[in-house]
Amino acid sequence: MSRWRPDARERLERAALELFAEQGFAATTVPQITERAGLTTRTFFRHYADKREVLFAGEAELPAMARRMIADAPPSADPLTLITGALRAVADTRFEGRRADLLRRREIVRSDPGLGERELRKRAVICEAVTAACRERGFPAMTAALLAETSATLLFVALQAWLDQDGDRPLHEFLDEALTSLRSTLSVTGAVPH
Amino acid sequence: MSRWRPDARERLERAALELFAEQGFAATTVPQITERAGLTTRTFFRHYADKREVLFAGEAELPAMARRMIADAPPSADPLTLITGALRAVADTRFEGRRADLLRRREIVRSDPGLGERELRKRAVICEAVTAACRERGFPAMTAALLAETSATLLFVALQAWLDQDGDRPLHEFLDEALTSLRSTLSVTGAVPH
DNA sequence: ATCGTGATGACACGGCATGTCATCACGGTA
DNA sequence: TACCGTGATGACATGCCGTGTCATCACGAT
Repeated sequence: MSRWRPDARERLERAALELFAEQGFAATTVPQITERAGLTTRTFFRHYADKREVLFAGEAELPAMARRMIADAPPSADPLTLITGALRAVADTRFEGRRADLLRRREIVRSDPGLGERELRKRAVICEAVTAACRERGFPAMTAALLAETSATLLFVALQAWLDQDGDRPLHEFLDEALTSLRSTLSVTGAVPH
Repeated sequence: MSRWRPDARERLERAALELFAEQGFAATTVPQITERAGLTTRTFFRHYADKREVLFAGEAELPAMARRMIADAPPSADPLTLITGALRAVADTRFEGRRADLLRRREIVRSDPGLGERELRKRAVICEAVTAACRERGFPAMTAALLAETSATLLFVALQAWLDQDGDRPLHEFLDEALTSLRSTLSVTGAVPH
């Protein structure tokens, strides 16, 4: 029998999510979490930089994943096909089929401003990775930044509509709809300034 | 002579900005700020919800301003002219001529992750206001959201380039450049999925 | 059997943020 | 002049947040 049960991190995460569900994120304190997990407060902060990070575990891999996805695309791909392909892949592999979980998570994140800010940083970090990857493909700096930010916008807007829907349409349909809408909005002729 | 000098809020802000510049945001404590301002710690938190808010004073008016700008546009304006006009107005009235100040502020915000997150929330709050205003103009929900997010993207990307430039080109030139770049990127024909 | 490594406990500490009540200036009113 | 309501501030207490530091113990390698 070992001095410590070997799953400290898992116990902390489980205890934290239980308490967040029972009494809300803000009302939950780290001492409460560690008491339920059978650990000390100090140990919590060895595994998570702060209370919010429990809900963002495993996020660190996302920038690298985004980079790889951009870098591995065929060299002939123009910017537009690049982002449509990447967004489609992300939608199918990371979101489709998890709607119920994502709805629950969105509810918790919305309940606390601090969590909302953390979620925004996640988006910003991924955007920076995509921007860097696009520049490595040879895109001009501004094009790369616009491409990354616009991809995030399309995914974000489509995701909200997908979560809010009554029916059961797949996420990629909302993505196509968003892209079509944005393209037509920006394609109005004769409206260029000057 | 009154018991309290009447400019508590201004003294707090001045003391805070001085200390942030002298020793950095993270290294500055609220007690230090209030001591320099000649007030108590408790009084600081009566004026600012937390230490970061000193750098975001006056932000509360931005959503209403954005709403007004959208609502006051001529009813005939299509989405594209709407955002180009609004962005041009924002660029000229709130940014042009303040490049040095904005560079200093960006430096402070970049020095601390917490400040970066707060800045992202500012952008999100304005986006929500613009989305709501666009919906009140009768735009479909998804179009409104895309329009707001894309406007923020254009302004954000142009702003960074404007701040980073060596020369002295006006911000609206970077805005035009960003819009042109985005439109051409999204206008590639034959790249529509399916 | 010994030692290094790594995770955890235990303790201390300062800053953060809030609740509560007393205090004082100011303006209005009689 | 006297009184009173209002609002800002001071003073005090409290609990959580997050980090530094050192001791302790299990485990694996040698």
